[in-house]
Amino acid sequence: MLLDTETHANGSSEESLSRAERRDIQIKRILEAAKTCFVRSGFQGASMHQICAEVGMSPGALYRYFPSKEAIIAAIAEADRKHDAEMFALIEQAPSIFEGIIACAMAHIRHTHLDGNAAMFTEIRAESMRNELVRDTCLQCMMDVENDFRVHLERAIEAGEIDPVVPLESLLGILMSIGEGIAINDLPSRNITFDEIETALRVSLGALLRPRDNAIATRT
Amino acid sequence: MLLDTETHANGSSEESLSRAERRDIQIKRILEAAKTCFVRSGFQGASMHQICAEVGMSPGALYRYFPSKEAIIAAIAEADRKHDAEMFALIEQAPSIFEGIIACAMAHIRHTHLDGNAAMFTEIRAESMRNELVRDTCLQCMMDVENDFRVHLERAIEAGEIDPVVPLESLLGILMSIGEGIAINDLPSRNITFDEIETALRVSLGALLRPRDNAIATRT
DNA sequence: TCTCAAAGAGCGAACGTTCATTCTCAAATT
DNA sequence: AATTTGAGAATGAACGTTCGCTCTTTGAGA
Repeated sequence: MLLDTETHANGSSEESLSRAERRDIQIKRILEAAKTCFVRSGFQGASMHQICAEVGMSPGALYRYFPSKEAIIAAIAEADRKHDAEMFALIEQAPSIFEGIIACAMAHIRHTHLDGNAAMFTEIRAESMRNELVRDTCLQCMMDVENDFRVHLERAIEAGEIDPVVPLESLLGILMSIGEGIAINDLPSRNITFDEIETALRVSLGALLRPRDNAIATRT
Repeated sequence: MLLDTETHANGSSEESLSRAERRDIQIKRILEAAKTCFVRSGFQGASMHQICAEVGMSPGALYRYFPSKEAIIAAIAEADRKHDAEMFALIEQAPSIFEGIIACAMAHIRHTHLDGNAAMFTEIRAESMRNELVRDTCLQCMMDVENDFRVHLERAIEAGEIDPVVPLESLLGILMSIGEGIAINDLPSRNITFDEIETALRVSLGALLRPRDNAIATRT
């Protein structure tokens, strides 16, 4: 019986992958391992050797996939912020702008609560204060999200659906800040329930936005 | 003409300082220079040689004042958090708990807006996720502040001065998070005025706390 | 008031280590 | 045969820290 070269074999778990597919898998493995290391030691604190050890790969091999440590950092920062941006697209599907904002905020908070996401998030923010590449990535994503929000908020204001207590631009900044503050502090890890957070958000954002029909609180 | 040894001379600008005083001055200079470097490059990114260059001091000299780089980081983190804690003592002097909280939050936001304070703050937070010394310092200060707040809030709740929509512990976490979120995002640098921020805070925290007499907004 | 040993402050070269990255070469895949 | 993938030793730079040294300040005894 001749063993097929895996190119056109089948049945087993990891065969018949094209070069490009194998490459993608390796890249994903590297990014995942790097994230683990970065959460543990920070961008500057984690060494390439540690990342190599975590992937189970030699430096020579790793450098075939990423040209530098900074490239890995940039890739991670970009992936993380892209994920955030996609999450904020939730606002599209909501029945009202108020519900949309609450949904976005809660999704963000739930996601940041997972794994080392709060630490990674904090690290990215800190790095963005000095690393130009990371800063640009963050700024770009933030702008995308804010632009999205701006359009929706503007439309809702004109339609009389909400009547915010501060001008649009200030409102944008404040909404983002509140969401981010609760997210990075990872309140659920301090035994504050998602329900309580949602209640607080509904009440405070409700007061800020003043939606027409006052269906704000889920409970008193 | 004999030049006086500065010990008992006078008239010039920097004379007749005791050893201890000179030492304190040098320590302050080092901390200041280190802060500049840390804001520029992060805790891990800034090297001792860079700090030496910034102070205008050799490594040998610098190590007479601090036994290690981590000791400098710890000193900076502690000073920063202590300053925050002192600021939060503003709550004592306010006419009501609501006004006290608003005053604390605004003071915090104003302070974070100065110099590189937002960057430093972010860096300290990131470092506290992995450096035990920094974590303990942060936790200790946060606990001090929260304990202070807890006492006041509890008293105000029992007196019927406020009627928060969420339980005390959750309220504490949420208030802190909102303040911190606005602070580290440094909204004033994005042309959002202090007045607008204060209005937003009054409205949203007002809705959260529900103070008895509804004198919340400074303006509509 | 003067002298002098002790202590403190500062310098800058040098230490051993670790870093990100590169090089050379072998194995595997096409 | 040609190309891709991988290993792992090697590279030079940079790191935090220490060392041996000089110069200055200090304070007690003469």
